[in-house]
Amino acid sequence: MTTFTYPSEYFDIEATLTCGQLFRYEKIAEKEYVVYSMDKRCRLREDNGAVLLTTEDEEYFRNYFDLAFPYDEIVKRYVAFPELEKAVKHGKGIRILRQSLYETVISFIISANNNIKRIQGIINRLCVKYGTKMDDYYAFPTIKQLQAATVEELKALGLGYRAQYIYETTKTLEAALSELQENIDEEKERKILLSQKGIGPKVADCIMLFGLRRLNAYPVDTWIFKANQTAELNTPQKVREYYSRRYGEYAGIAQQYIFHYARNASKNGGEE
DNA sequence: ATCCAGGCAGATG
DNA sequence: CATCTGCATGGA
Repeated sequence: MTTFTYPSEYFDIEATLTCGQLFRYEKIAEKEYVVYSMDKRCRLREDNGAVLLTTEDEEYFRNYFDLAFPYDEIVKRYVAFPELEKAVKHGKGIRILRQSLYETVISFIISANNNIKRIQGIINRLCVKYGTKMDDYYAFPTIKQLQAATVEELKALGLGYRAQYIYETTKTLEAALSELQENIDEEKERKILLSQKGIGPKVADCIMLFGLRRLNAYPVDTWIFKANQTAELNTPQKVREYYSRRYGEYAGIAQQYIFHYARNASKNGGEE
């Protein structure tokens, strides 16, 4: 077990964990969280301008939290957009994580037409029922473990009509994942993802952004659509097209600022 | 009670 | 190509 630190100016634990890119974390105290990824975990605590990370796999979580990525430059870039200024200042400590592709695929199939609280509950129950028991927590189920699940069992965990999607996709996903590991372009990536049951345009964008490190992807869910919608941009697809071009190479990070701000602002009724 | 949540599949213009 | 409908579940 090792502990290492990182400055908190561009690493806001709470914003990073609660902005909907991952679903396996828990708050254990003020400014203190535990994050789970595949079969690993990491404890995070913010104290006096620094984030303290404690884990048995430092290398994994340095990569996972992408600690070498220059978020100061990203913030500088996007705070210059007038419509983004408030959202960026509010969420400038958000980082986009380098998550497991497989876990991201399963998680975001479950995310469809669902809310974050319930997604977390479902994924936790999946881990407990199918995942390997570690010391005092459960790993995310491997694809083999998940392939053993029946549709009825999955429904019993609250997956609803997504049970069938998970059931079918676990059967086809290994081949798709190995294709995705190859060096292919975005269009092909997207096409492979869309061929999996339960993955449509929005979920594909999330998987590309969070699981495949396509930082230009701009997922449009109901929150983003409400935030970006205008008389001309009156469909999710038009919003996606317009803003992924407007925000460019790191549009997905801008998207996270907007998403987090929209959700947070509606919770607290406006400021900060 | 109706609406909504990080939408998708399938059917129909 | 675009648009429409039905859909599991639980909290507000």
